[in-house]
Amino acid sequence: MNFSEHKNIFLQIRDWMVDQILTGKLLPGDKIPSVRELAADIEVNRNTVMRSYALMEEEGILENKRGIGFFVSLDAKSTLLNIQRKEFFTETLPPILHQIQVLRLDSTDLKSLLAVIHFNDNKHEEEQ
Amino acid sequence: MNFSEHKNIFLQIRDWMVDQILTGKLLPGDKIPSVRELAADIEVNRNTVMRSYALMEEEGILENKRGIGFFVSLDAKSTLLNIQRKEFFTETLPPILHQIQVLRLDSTDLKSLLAVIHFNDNKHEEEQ
DNA sequence: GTTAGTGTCATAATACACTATGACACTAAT
DNA sequence: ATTAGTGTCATAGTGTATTATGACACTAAC
Repeated sequence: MNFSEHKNIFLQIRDWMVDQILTGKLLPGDKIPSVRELAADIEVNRNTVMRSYALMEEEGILENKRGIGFFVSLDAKSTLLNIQRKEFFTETLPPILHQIQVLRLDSTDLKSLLAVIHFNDNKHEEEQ
Repeated sequence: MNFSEHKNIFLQIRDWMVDQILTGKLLPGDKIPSVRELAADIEVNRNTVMRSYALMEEEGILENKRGIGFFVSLDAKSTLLNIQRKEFFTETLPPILHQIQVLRLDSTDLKSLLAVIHFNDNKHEEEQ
């Protein structure tokens, strides 16, 4: 894992795990790496991983079976969609809008962004 | 100023100052608040403001006259446009694209975003 | 029951951002 | 020259994320 200097490690671990769940690489009910195992893998302290897992348990996206390990909770995906969407609209998007305005970025600059949005539009049409 | 928990204060001070310059609230050549004055205003230590000013001086957006104070450098705006645009495309945008993809956000969800982009499109047309 | 694998808790050490404060050099105004 | 306002540097203290380690309770497998 590549850690950014500017964000706490235990939060970056959560972000990474959340992404694994939302992209379907981790499925509801799956056992996730043990605290010690993940800590060794990404070369971080046990306590740091523990803090991350405890946070996700509090958020209801992980469940803990004593003596066995942590598992992705059954409703993790819908719970996460709610949490992440809310955070996106209240925390992430506003400063981005402001940046785009200040930097005067137009359709040409942001064609990759527009492409992703319209790709999602089509996906939703297909699902109907 | 409202400080976020998750980002260093001296960086947030820079962000705020950068925004003042890019939005034209601070003009090239303007004297900015003294280290002590700003520190008192936003209730932060002198050294923290100093660190922020020193960073911006290094970036070439502030200039220092000994015994007098800090001033917005004459080419601050174009320098900043380069720095901030580059950072936006390399650091900010990629994770946003990924989030939009994962959260399946479409044109309806992001109509405010599209509005800002198209507003900039029109601005550019008018300038020709 | 022994062993190996889980999570959990407690303690101490390190690193760094931020604070608090004092002292000094420079500049402008009187 | 004195004063007040600048930036600058040094020192020490605080809070917190992270590390390093050890010890303990629980579970599964043998």
